[in-house]
Amino acid sequence: MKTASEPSSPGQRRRRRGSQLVALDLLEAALVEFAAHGFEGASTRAIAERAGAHQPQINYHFASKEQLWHAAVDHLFGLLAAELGSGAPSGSPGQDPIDAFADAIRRFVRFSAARPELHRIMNLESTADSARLAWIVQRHVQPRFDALELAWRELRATGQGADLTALEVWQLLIGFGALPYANAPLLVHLTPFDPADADVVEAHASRLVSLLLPAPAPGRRRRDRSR
Amino acid sequence: MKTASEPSSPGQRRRRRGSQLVALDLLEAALVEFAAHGFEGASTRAIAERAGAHQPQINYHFASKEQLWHAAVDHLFGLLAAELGSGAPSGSPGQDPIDAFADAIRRFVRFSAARPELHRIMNLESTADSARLAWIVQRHVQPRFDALELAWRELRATGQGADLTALEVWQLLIGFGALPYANAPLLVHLTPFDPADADVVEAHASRLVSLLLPAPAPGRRRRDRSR
DNA sequence: GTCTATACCGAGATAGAC
DNA sequence: GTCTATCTCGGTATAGAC
Repeated sequence: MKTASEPSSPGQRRRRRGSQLVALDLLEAALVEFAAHGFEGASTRAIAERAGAHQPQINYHFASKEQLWHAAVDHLFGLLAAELGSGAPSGSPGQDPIDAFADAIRRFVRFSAARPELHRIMNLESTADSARLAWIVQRHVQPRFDALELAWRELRATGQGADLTALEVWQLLIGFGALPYANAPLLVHLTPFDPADADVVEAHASRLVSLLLPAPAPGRRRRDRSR
Repeated sequence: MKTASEPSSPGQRRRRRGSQLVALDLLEAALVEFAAHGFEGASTRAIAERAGAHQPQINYHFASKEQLWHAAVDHLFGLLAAELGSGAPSGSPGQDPIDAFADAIRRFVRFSAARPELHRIMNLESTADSARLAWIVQRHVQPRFDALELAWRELRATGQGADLTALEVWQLLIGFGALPYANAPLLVHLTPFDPADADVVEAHASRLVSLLLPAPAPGRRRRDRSR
């Protein structure tokens, strides 16, 4: 029924490139599709087409859809680590701890805006327990949470930071700092919100900073951080 | 290959009941499955089995998977309206506006904990624009957002409430108040958090109230609300 | 490594006996 | 209204030429 005369097909926008480049294009395409439609909802055909490749190339470069998902998630958390560093929000030596924390918050918000796929995938996978959720928590989320808990405890020990538990800080970072970008298609319907506007993102990040690190009452501040 | 001797099957736990009851059971089952796996990821077979029905009954009681989804979402937002009222957070006559708002926040958090499906579905559908997203926004989300915006503006006009925009309040309600329950399977991995514990929910709701409605500085308060 | 063709399976929907 | 059987389609994965 399908004739060879149809010139559209995946091959349309395909081009030769190195094998590693194809794999990378597939990873990026997979992130977008998995983030938009979930693991089951995303089709390997759509991923391949978005990458300008053919569907069987997925099984060549990766063994299966499942392994493609693992590789894509590793890639994405690698980008986050490149932005934040792999551990706690520790700034350059000599930097005020509050400033370092505020910087980390801003970098996190910027990353969430630039790569909404991360929190989309996390939300998608967190709706039900599964082997994929257990994998992603153990491999990527738990270490980050532990680092945040440690950093927050140290910050609070100096008497600074809002009166919140580390879990609450985590929830604010994700829920207030990242969720708006994960759910950008909804917000665009609701408001004139433009998640691609850098000024909007910076203002939003500042709001989150002021929620988590309110300016201490004059006299209680340990060190001037606004100079 | 499949013999009639296998006694498992969907028919196993099935029981006779009124036609409307079957439809309701299908709705509730659909909510759980759609919330856990998304629209594409959920299968009508799994929904039917969870409801103790057979898969073709879905097409009998509802015309299609898509219409089942619409009916299930309508049902869910109906439960929310039953909890919150259909409009702005307006309390009983004579009640202090701040108290009414705080009550509404607490009811919203409780509902989100009891029915995490609502925000799971919203997160799932908000990852990409679609006809389903447009439908749910126009029909259910926009009216709620407008009501919140109005109520918040009125509250702020009295000089009360945190220095936040209505959009930021919305984001805190969803991101901080509701997301932890939508993502409960993740949090259970991360922490001893128990979303089914009523005390945990109440404490969490109080935290959100204090974020949005901080106790005014003595002297600025318009009316005593803690008596 | 890349392509076409296809095997195989599970999905939603339908037919028709009861 | 409910059930079994089945149609059709789209999904992942694989075979094998190039």
